[in-house]
Amino acid sequence: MEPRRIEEACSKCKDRCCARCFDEGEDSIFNCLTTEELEMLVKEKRHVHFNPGETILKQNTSASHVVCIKRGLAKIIAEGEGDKKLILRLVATHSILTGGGIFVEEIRHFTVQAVTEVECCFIDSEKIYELVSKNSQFAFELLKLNNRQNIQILNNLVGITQKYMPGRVADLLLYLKNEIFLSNPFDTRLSRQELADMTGMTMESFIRILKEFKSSGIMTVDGTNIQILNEEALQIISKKG
Amino acid sequence: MEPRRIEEACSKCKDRCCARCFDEGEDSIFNCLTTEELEMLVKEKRHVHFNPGETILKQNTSASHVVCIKRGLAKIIAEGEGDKKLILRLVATHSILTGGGIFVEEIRHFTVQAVTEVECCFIDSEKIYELVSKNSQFAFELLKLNNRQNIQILNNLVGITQKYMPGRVADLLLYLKNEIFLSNPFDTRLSRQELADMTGMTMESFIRILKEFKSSGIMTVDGTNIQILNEEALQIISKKG
DNA sequence: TCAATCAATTGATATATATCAATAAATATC
DNA sequence: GATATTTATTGATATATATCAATTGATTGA
Repeated sequence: MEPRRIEEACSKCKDRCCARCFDEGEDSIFNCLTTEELEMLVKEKRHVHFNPGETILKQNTSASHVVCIKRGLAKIIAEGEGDKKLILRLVATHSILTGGGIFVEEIRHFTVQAVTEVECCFIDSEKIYELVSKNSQFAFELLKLNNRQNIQILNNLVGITQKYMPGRVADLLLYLKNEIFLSNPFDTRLSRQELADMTGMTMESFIRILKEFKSSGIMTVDGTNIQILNEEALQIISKKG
Repeated sequence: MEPRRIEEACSKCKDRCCARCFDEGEDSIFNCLTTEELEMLVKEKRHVHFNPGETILKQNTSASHVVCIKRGLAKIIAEGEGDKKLILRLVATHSILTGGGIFVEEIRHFTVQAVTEVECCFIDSEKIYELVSKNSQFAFELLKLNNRQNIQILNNLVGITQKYMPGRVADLLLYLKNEIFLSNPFDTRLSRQELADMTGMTMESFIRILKEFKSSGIMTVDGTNIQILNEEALQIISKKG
């Protein structure tokens, strides 16, 4: 079920902030849209605020909307049998979530949950379909986005199946630093359990690897705050598996 | 490196067999093309024959072509560090391989290798780009295809990370029967090593699970020939993990 | 401020799976 | 048809990782 608040009017956006927002992101897939197309896209969208921990999209519900993250950090979770879960990746400001199931089946194949406070916009999937048929460049951009996600999941799959725990933790740390937070002491805001869920291992096992890394002087940890001291070491550990 | 034979003229196709072939597959992404578009697509394509074991596409080469399998069976391999490999899925007659990296980076992210004799066609990626911009329905179909692959890899990832070996073998057997061979006693033509590589486990471990399944009367194995006797049991094993 | 709750850490142990080595079966080679 | 070579199978063992239980530390709430 979609969160109820989706139906609230988008009061905050009367100033067209979203149009600008969508326009801004350097590599946004919306860059190629004409002003009219952008207007059309943005017209009936809903602006929604989520608190940390709240579910933004739920796996197995219908993929009727596309979500754009305006501000904040969210995690993408694949829920398995039982309460097993795997965090696929994080999404930060200016990310677009097509839902992994839009265009096909119309069913979401993962859950998205807020890590920090999240401001985002819900756009009707129909609008996306419309843009695909009107603007071939947009279709192209969407294909690119799709492909990138594909490759990311693929790399994840290969990593998790072929590497030992230290290699997987190294990959995670490099990912967090270089692809999500883009700074060196960075605050993940993620619990150990959540970090473990990104590597497909137990919290206890994850903590043990972290401990090893700390005592080898590769990194520093203070709560959810992480600083990487020796990135080359992590690269090597990642390679070796 | 692309196989040399790519450059051979497409002598076998003077009768437009491929146009028909592309047209035939019930859910082919080429169904939506006009006759002219199909002609354009097919005009300079290369028809290539591969023997079992030959490499059709190689990971990390440039994704300059899209491949359509006309006849035969091939395996898609993600190559990791060392000589570790993971077989992602099989592709049979009428499959289209966009390469996981077309539209982005232009680098192939997996290797494709012939299992049986394979007849296929190489089409210049440029033609695909051209069609995307000309025919929005085609773009749509491509997005669908992409999404389906995405979901498949995702399910794979979740299965391999969250299930024990019996569950993974059960999944593999169900996949082979219901999605690839579509018949019950079926001949995989795959070695034990290859089957194991589809589940991310060792050949020895795979054989042991197979033995269990045989002695529980769930299935019958003779060489590469498999017959499933109790599909419900496999479903249950798959669910339980 | 003190319990009370929850997250993080550590230790001891169990177990799923990999590894190594040996044999058997199948396939290829001459 | 007999030998060589690969592939499949089985067994014994090692090890990576999970599980369970206990402890510590941090946060919350009255």
